Amino acid sequence: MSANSRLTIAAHALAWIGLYQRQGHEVATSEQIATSANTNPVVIRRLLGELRRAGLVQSRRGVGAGWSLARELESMTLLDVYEAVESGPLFAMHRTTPDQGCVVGHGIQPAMQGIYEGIEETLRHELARVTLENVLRDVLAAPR
Amino acid sequence: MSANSRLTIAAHALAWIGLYQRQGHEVATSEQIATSANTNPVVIRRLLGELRRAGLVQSRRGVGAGWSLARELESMTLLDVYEAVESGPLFAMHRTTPDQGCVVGHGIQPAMQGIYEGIEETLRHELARVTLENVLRDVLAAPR
DNA sequence: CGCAGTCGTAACAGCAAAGGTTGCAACAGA
DNA sequence: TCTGTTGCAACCTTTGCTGTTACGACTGCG
Repeated sequence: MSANSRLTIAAHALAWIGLYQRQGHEVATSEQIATSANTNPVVIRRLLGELRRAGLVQSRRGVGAGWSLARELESMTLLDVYEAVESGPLFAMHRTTPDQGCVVGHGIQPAMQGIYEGIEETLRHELARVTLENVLRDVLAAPR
Repeated sequence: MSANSRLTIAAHALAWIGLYQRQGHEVATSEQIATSANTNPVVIRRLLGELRRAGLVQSRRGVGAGWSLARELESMTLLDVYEAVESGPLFAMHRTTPDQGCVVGHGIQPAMQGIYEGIEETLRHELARVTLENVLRDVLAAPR
């Protein structure tokens, strides 16, 4: 499906900021998060920018700048993160319009549309069941 | 997410073959299906080849060649089709290993792995609820 | 006021996957 | 033998993700 890692990295960043704040720090830098996720700070800033637009994090500029949570981890779900960083449907329709003169070509898109909507609704429901607090707890529960 | 249309096109092809056979024809050609789906016959042959490997369709070669269903549409689900034409997980992990010296970097992958597995199981369950017979019925039910 | 550290963002390259296209060998029925 | 179709390789284009560099904007501090 050519899956991407945006949801994973975003969850990683949020868990990292949340834990860091619980350790008494005010803000986390994209540099620190990028080191933990083993990627480039710009990648982190881009993703966190999308999370900020969704109201999940805040950023400060200038010296001592960085990122902080805009809400508690308990109140954020993977659905919030998913909707912030992923766009578009899970399954795509035909790239070109099917033959409308054919019974199947005519009816296939509404049929699949209805089916896909139900499936995506279920997916959203599942994502909404997991909070970032759950994620952080699972992270800390990993055997070392 | 950069969704693709493979599941849609595969369902289209199966519905087309199923309907065509009910109209009394033995086999359908990739040319006919491609016309209905408004794409290239090779694209259809590639997809149907994967469905054949999964035991959903058969092909005949030579003159009068073409494709036919290997089972009834009632016995095929979207999960069968999905597993035949899609590979890999819905959500990807980090492209590079996160910093194992960091608590979050160390625990994030097992944590997300567990969460993603549950979600994908739910997705498979949803896909398994829809048969290709359901799809064809929905297709034929579309207002013209 | 200027310095320093960090964000914000544009620009570009590399890579992978999907989809489209062409070409041709293999096959099998007439 | 001829013909229509599959099987499949090869190649191209497009798209999206990821990584990287570069640099302006911002702001606390000395």
